[in-house]
Amino acid sequence: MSSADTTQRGNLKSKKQDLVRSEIWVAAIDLFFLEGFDTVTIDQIAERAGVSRRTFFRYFASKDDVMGSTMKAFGESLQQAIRAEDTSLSAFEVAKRSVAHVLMCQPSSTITDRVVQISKRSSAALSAQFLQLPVVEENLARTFAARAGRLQEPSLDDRILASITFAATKLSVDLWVGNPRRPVDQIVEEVFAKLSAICHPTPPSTGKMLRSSSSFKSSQTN
Amino acid sequence: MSSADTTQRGNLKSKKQDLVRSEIWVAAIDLFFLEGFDTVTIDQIAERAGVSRRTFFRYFASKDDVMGSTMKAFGESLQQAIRAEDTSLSAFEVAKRSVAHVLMCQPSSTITDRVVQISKRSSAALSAQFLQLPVVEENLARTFAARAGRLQEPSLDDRILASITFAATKLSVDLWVGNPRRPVDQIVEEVFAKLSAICHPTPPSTGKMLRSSSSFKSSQTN
DNA sequence: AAGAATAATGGCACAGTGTGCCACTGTCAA
DNA sequence: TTGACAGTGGCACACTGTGCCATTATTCTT
Repeated sequence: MSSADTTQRGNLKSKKQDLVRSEIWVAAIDLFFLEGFDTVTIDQIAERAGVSRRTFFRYFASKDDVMGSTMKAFGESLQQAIRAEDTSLSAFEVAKRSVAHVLMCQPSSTITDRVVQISKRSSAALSAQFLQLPVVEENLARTFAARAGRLQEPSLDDRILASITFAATKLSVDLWVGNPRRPVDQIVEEVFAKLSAICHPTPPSTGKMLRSSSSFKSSQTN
Repeated sequence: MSSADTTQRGNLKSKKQDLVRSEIWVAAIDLFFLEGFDTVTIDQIAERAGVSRRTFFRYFASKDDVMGSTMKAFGESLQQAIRAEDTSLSAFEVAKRSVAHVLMCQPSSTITDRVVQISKRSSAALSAQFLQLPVVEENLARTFAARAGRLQEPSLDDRILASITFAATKLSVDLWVGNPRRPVDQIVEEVFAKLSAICHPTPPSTGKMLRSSSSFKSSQTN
C-alpha cells in the first residue's frame, strides 16, 4: 500500500492517490465533526470530497474504516517511535517514551482533538476505532519482538508490551483531553508510574500462589 | 442459564424472551462456525432460529452484536468474579484470580472454543468482539472502583486495572486455545507474572533506579 | 371464563451500505 | 495515431437496519 513499488512514475501516481485519499478523509472528518458521525452518509462524504460514491469505496472500506485509519496511523507512529528508541533501554521504558513522544509530536492537535470529539459524541465512532485494535496490537507486538531481536512470532512478553502500550496511550489521551493544559509527558509519566505500582503483586516474598492442580473439570459449575 | 426460578409468575415472559434470544444466538454461532462469519446472512440466521428477520433485529442490533454479546457476557462474569473476591487482597491479585476463575468456570468449553475458532477464521468476527471493548472496560473500571469504595467515577487506577484485566484475559485465552491441555490457572499465572515483571522499572536482579527526564509530579491526586 | 389491555411477532417499505461489472477518460509508450 | 492501462463514474443487485402497522399471543381485569 505505502511501499515504493517499482518505478518512479508509479510513485507519482501513488502520490495522486494519497491526495485523493486525504481529500476524502478530511471531508469525512469535517462532516463527522459538524453533523455527527451517525447521521452522515457516505454519499455526503463523497460529494464533499468531489468524488463518486464508488470511488469512496475504492479508498475506504466503510465509514468505520475512515475512523479506523486514524487509529492505524497512530499505531504506525507508535511503531516508528519504538524502533527509534535506544536499544539499551528496558522495554517498559521504551513503551513509556514512545507513547509520550507520539502524543507530543502530533502533527496537528486540532485534528486529534476533532477525532476525539467525534469519538466522544458517538459511541459508534469510538467503536470504529477499536475495530482496528487487533491489527494495531499485532503490529506493536511485532515491533517489540523485532526490537528485542526476536524475528519470528512475537512472544508473550511482546504481546503484553503491546497491550500495555495501547492501553497507556488510550488512557493518556483520555486524561489529556480531560485536561489539555497539563503537560503530556507528565500525564504519560503518571499513567506508567501507576501501572507499574499496580502491577506490584507481592512486595516482600512469594505469597500464596494459586497453584492448584491441573485437573479441572469444566462442567456446569457456576 | 438453567436456574429454575419459579417464584415469580410475571417474568415468565422475560424468560421466553431469553429463550428466543438464546435460540437466535445458538443458530448464529452454529452458522458462523459452519459457513464462516462473513458469508452468513441475517436471513439465514433468522430462518435457522425459526424467527423472522425483523425479530432478529429486536434481539440483536446486528451480526456484529451477536459476537459482541459473548464479549459482554464475558465482561459481566469478570465483574461478578471481581466482586466476589476478598476485599483484603490487592487489586492486582483480585484481577489475576478473577481472570483465572472466569476462564476455569466457563459453562461450556465447546462454546468458547467455537467462538474463538470463528474469531480466528474471520477478522471481522474478531473485530466485532472488540467493538464492545469501551463498554466492557468501563464496566470493569466501575467494578474496581466500587470494590475500593470509590462510588463515584472510576479513578485512573481503576481504569488501568480494567485495561490490565481485559488484556490479560485476551492473552490468556489466546494461550489457552494455542495449548488447550495446559492448565488454565497456570496460564493466567504466567501472564500476570510476566506482566508484573515487565512493568517493573527496576528489574529485581539489579537495583538501579532510573529516572526519566521529566520529573513526575501528580498535580492533584484523584 | 371472557374480554380488554399489553407485548411480541411478522410483513412490508424504504434509506443506506458494500460490491461486481462495464463503459468512459486521461496518461504513457511504441 | 494507436494500444495498453489505471483511475473513475454509473448502474445494478444483494444485504443491512429501522419505522410502521396488522396480526397473534400473553397477561390482566372483571
